[in-house]
Amino acid sequence: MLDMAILGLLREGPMHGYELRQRLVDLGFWRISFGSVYPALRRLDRSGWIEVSGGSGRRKEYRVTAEGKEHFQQILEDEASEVENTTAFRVRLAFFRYMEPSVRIGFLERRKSVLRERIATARGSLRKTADRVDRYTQSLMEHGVRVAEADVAWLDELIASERSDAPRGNDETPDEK
Amino acid sequence: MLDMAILGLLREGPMHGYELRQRLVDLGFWRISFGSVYPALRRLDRSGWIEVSGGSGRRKEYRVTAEGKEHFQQILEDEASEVENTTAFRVRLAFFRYMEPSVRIGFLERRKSVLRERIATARGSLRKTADRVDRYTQSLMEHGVRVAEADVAWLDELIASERSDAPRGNDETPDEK
DNA sequence: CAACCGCTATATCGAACCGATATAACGAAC
DNA sequence: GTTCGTTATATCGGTTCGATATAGCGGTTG
Repeated sequence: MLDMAILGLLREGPMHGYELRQRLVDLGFWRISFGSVYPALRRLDRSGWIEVSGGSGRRKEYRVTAEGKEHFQQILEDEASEVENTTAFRVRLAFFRYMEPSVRIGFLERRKSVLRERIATARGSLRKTADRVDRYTQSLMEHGVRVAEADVAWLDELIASERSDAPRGNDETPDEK
Repeated sequence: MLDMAILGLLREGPMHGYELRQRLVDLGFWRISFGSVYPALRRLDRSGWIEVSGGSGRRKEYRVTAEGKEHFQQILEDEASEVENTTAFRVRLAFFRYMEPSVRIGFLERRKSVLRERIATARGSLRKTADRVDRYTQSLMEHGVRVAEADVAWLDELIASERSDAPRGNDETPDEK
């Protein structure tokens, strides 16, 4: 999750921890803390996925290695990985440009079906508990359903524009290695 | 956060851990795990805010104590507490019935101003990075702004209905201590 | 009826993450 | 020239997550 976000940002060029965290916050994913960033950088280094330059002291530069790029691609495109977690999905979407169109559509569709299920469940739970629950909780659940529906509509737009870009599966990437 | 949610649910009657977690999931706050629930119950017990009946083995019943109710009220109404965290705000809203109307409006207004700020920031960041950022990230940010605006509109509804219930500030609670 | 399956229920473990805090060097203002 | 805000790295305790273990209970099916 954090690992993916960091590796993805470092793919665009080397950065130091503070800057990395700032970019993470700016993208509006979640309000990540230094207590997560620095341990994450250390463990990415231990795993050999990033390299550090500019020894102990101030301003260390982190740069992704070849193995790091490979690992990033793996965790990014892993179909089994969570599409249920909103944050995880959004991070993935921010790195969609590194996926092939067909893989992109797969993620969008899976996310859509998760949201559909969630809407159905929420609707059912609303009908069941309509009288037992106070108006605030009810309003909260109704609003939740509306937002989820807006999410689905947005996903539909993304899927549509994805399909219109590459009508026939993946003939967008003819010269793959 | 979890503590507040648990105490709030236990206010409605004694429950065991599994049921508690199920209610938490049903309310759609977040997909809470047992690895959070049971440690939370133990620490609430250690603090004297809940009581356990039905010794070691299966099916323990938890019940909130008098001090627990008092503590719940304190953390629920604490104005300094986070209105920035979406989950925390939603949990609080689910227990709005335990707040006085004026306190409720305060929370709604603070939440609204947080969202307004966030919208302004996101808009600024959209303008600044419109060309540097790919279309997925851009769509993500735009969608985020739309959702936040829908949230603000929803908060406005809640505030309006709150004020129409108690038109003149806080003359609903004339016999305050 | 016993063997099996799925659900209820409690519990723990390691890893990840958060929020607060410490530290320090830098640049700008006053 | 000292005070202040920003950049920057780092750690600490506590909370939460996800996975997993364990076991009793109720139903069903061969």
